[in-house]
Amino acid sequence: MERSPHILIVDDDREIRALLSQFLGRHGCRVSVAKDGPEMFRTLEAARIDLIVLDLMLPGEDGLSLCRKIRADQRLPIIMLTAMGEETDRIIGLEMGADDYLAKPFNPRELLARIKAVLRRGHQPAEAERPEGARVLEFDGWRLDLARRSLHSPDGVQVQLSAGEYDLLLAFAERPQRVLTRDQLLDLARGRAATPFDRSIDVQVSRLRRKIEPDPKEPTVIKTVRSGGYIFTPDVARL
Amino acid sequence: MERSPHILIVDDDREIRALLSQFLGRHGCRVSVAKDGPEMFRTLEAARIDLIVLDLMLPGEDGLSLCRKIRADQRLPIIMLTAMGEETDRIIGLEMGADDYLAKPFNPRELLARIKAVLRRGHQPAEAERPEGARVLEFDGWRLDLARRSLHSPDGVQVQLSAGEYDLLLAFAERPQRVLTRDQLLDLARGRAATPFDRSIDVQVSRLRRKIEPDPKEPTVIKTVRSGGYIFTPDVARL
DNA sequence: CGCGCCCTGCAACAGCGCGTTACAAACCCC
DNA sequence: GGGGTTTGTAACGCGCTGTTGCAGGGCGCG
Repeated sequence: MERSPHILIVDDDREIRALLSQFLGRHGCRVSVAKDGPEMFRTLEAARIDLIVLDLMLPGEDGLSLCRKIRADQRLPIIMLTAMGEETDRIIGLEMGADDYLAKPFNPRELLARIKAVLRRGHQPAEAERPEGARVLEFDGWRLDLARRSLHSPDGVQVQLSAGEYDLLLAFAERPQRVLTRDQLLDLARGRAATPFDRSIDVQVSRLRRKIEPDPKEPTVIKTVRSGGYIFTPDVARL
Repeated sequence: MERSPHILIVDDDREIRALLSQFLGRHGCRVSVAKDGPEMFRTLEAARIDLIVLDLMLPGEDGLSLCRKIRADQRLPIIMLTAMGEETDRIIGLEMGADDYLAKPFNPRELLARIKAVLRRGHQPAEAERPEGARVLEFDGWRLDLARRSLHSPDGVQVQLSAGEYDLLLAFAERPQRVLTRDQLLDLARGRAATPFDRSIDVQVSRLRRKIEPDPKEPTVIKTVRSGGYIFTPDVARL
């Protein structure tokens, strides 16, 4: 890690802010602090933050809500601070999209360790930031143009895809040869969780097959894995 | 059918093994235990483990070393248990490639929470993982294509396998010339434990034989081992 | 060698996961 | 706000899969 990481501490307790700021500063981090959501967003605007340490309990909007808001428009590592208690695991198990969490009271050294671990784990290039990743994905002669969100068949004609079909196909093509559950697909392509008897992915897969399978009755590109999900079988070249 | 995660606990303290095994079992996990490295590797061979909880301090080879060995040939989520101490962060900061760690003593609920979090995070194919690993298994002229989940007979025609038949055949082909119990097969192919009078493997073997045995009346590929299980006899080449 | 127990193979059946279609709700672009 | 398009939901039918029961056969034991 050459450039020293810039950490943003979000906590309403002035003492904690001071303590962590000092401790992390002494260990090679640049540190900013914020006492609530608005202040946090102002800092995010102004600085290039590498990681946020976010308290769960905050005046006004709570940490969980802020966490989702941040994630909505950028992929930024977040470590949550939670009050120790019975609900800890429930919170985690639920949905907080944080990269890690830590129960108070904690040892600052442990926080530092987790910060390093999360940073080392590294930004999985999350969609938006991929200035020169693949612009086109090719499979079985098909070409999926990420810039234009368009699809061309092996013989060169453009196939019209709806927004949802494109998103779903992209989710598949970026993860070829892996079984993807309906939950994962729903998350990847729609950004939402499943409702109790959610069949929307099934239907959307069916519609997509109609457009890209040689024989939709006998799918070879997107195969069904019973009680598992679906798998995108072709090799994908990133151009 | 929701596939329940299979957790392997590696710790030399019998009491911890018992405690965790019981606790995780009560919370919807299937659990295996091992007291040291050799035992761990034996279990990894025999079962389809989803996540390892690995103690740092072990007799013989220590956890860190084991962790690296595991990572050398497969991507498998690992949570390390460390003795609380000043070195915690140093260890983390250093190189242990674990997905998470937990300092002893800890609350089992927290371990469960972290297990769920790591599993949910899902094997994000950690960069280096993809290229390796066999793409095709060949035996007796048959070809099992792992990417496409398809099977081709010696004369080249594709044989339709149901999802369950494929999973079962894969479990066999990855462990040729070893007697596999019904319990093991159920774990490997279905990710579940046996019910009291479970005969589903027998039936599925029968269905599979119908498709791949030259003479299903006289099986040569998948042989029955009376009161033992089944054994997959051909040599398997990994291409 | 014959009897009986237990293990296994397999047909028949039932439950349910999934593909598909039809339709309604939501969205979108003037 | 209205037409067309897209997306989610409900419903139906098919085929996969676990269960059950029975028949056949191995193996121990007398």
